[in-house]
Amino acid sequence: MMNGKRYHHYHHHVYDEMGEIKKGPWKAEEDEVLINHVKKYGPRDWSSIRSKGLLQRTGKSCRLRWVNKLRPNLKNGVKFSAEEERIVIELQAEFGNKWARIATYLPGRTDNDVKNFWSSRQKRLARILQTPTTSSKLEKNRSAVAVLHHAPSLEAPKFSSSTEEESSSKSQFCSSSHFDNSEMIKMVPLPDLMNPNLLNFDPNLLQLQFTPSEENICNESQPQFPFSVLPPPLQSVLPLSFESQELVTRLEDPNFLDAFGHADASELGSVAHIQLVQPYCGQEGDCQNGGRGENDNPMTPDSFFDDFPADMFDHIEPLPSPSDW
DNA sequence: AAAACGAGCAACCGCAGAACA
DNA sequence: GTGTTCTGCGGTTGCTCGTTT
Repeated sequence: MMNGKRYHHYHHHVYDEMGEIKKGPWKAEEDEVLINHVKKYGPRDWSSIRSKGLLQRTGKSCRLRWVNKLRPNLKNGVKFSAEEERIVIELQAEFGNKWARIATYLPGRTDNDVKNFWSSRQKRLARILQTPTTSSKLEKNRSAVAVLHHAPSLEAPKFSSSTEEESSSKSQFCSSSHFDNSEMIKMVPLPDLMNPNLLNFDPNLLQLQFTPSEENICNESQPQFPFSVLPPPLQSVLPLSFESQELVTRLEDPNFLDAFGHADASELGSVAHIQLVQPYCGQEGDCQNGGRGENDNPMTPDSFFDDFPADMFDHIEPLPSPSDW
């Protein structure tokens, strides 16, 4: 959709009140000057560009232009791949909004790219969850509903070191203590996502009780999620992506409902009694935030959306009718 | 056909910490 | 030790254009 030339004329060039500092979109000539400066002196001394009279741009502006658009090997105009998306989602969960840090894991991507990607994703997800049921676009999807496909191959990121990066996502899903077979789990009427109307299955299914089997517990090679939150028929027909699985994991978190504090209880359907499994407690003292360890993302409405999978509604196909189950 | 909406993106701003004088 | 400048980061703004109504 976007092509790199789209913004060349989108607002007038602006000067500050002294008439000296130029703002706004860059011209090719300015880029050229900037590139020449970097060739000579390297990517530094940005302020000297202006002091030498080469450009009427602040050092900040010059640096930003270089870092975000002129640096070699940037993936300008290239959409985030599924793998890149997965990495961002995983690292955001681990690091929080440390875009520059996250970008270091994504060759050719800048912190601005990551930030914009995340921002777009947030808006999309917020809309998905907050759109009233009468809204047209989502409603079409809801009535059509819904098999969530696997995202393309979601392997562990190829981090240069296999230290902290490896641990987090795995620990979110894989814990022998996460599912205690002795613990009976009741189905929870989950707002929106798990709304029976949304998934177009018999609401009674939501009231089924069952005990998760060992087969659903994570193995070492592939993160899985607690299928217990899905009605058994859906467990067999809904192969969720990594991200979707993560969401559903979150839906089990007792704090989850707090994130919907404004929601009318009546929206929760007829099953009033809610019994949720405990959040993951991987190691002692690590039960505060679902095993994420240290990060600056306590569970809040926002952080809930943070973890909503980008592809949740991207690949929707008609669900087989319940009689096909 | 036109208006409204939303996605995607570039570039700005303020702030904080590092480096320098 | 202090003040100033530079650099980098995260948040935000506002623009264009495609899509939907």
